[in-house]
Amino acid sequence: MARWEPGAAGRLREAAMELYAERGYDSTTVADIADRAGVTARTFFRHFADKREVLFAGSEELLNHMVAALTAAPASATPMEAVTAAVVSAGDIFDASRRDFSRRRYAVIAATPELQERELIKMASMTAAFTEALRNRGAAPDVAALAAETGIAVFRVSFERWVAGPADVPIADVIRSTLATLAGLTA
Amino acid sequence: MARWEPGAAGRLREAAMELYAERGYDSTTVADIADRAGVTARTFFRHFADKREVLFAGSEELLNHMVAALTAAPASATPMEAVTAAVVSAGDIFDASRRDFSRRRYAVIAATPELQERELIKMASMTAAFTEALRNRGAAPDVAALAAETGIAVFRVSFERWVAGPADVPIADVIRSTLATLAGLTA
DNA sequence: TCTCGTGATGTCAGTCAGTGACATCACGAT
DNA sequence: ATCGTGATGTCACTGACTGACATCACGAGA
Repeated sequence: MARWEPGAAGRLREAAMELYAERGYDSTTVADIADRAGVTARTFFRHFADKREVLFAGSEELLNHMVAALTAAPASATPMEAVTAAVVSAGDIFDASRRDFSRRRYAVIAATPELQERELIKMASMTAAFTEALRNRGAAPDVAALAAETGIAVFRVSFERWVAGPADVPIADVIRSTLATLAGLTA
Repeated sequence: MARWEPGAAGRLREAAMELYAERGYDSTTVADIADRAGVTARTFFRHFADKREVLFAGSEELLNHMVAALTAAPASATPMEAVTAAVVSAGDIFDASRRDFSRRRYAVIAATPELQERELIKMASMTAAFTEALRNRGAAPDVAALAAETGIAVFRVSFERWVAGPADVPIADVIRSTLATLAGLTA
């Protein structure tokens, strides 16, 4: 028998989501989360930098995936087309099976200013990554920044619509719809 | 003789700025700040919600001022014109005499992720306030959100240019220049 | 099979942010 | 002269987070 069960990080993520949803972020201690996951609080901090980060562990994977899609766009694509490809590729990660988890996670964040702060800085780092990737493709600095900013805004709005809307609509469709609305606004 | 000198909040703000700049945010304790201001740590938390908020005490004043300018714009002004008036009015607050303080404050925030998070949520609340004010003027919801987002983006970029640029340029001029650049981009 | 290094964890002591309850005291009003 | 009030101090406490060190299952190699 193993001294400790494998997958501590995953269990901690699950436990944190459950407890944050059950009693709220403020009323949950790291010790509570660690107990439910069957480890000590010290182990929690070996896997996650702080009490907020446990809800954002997947964000780097999302960022890498989207930046890869942006980089993989054909050289002939305009900055906004490349950004569109990147944002639409989020659908590879946020598929139907993850929608319920995303809903619960979104509700917890929406209820907690501290978590909103962390969410905002993650979005900002995505914007920065998009900007850099676009500049590496040869886009003008100002254009790159503006396209990146717009792309992340579209992602954010689309994500909110996706978790609030019907269950059978893929997020990629929502994103394309949001982009169409944007095009109408600026026309 | 008074038991305590007046202006504790102001002294705490000053002390915090100095210490954050001298040794960095992480290496400064609330007790350090309170000591330099001649009060106890408990008093610090009576004036500011947490260790970050002491650097953002003026942000509500700025928000109120800009929203007032937005609301005061003539009814005939388009959403983007109203937002422009709001953002330009920031020049009433960030005049030449405050530029040096703004520079130091900006440098501290740029060096501290925790403070960047707080900055981002302040910007988000400004965006929300702009959006609401525009909708109250009768703007379509989507248009209001987009104009607000754009206005705050312009403010952010302009503020960075202002603190990095020559000392004798009013921020209102920088803002107008940024808006002109934006108009060129979308043309 | 024995030994040994390694990685993930536990244990413990400590610092510091933040809060609640209660005491203090200068000052202005009555 | 007294009293209420507001800003502060004091104290005890919870909880986030860290550093140092101990433990122990497991796999590689002798």
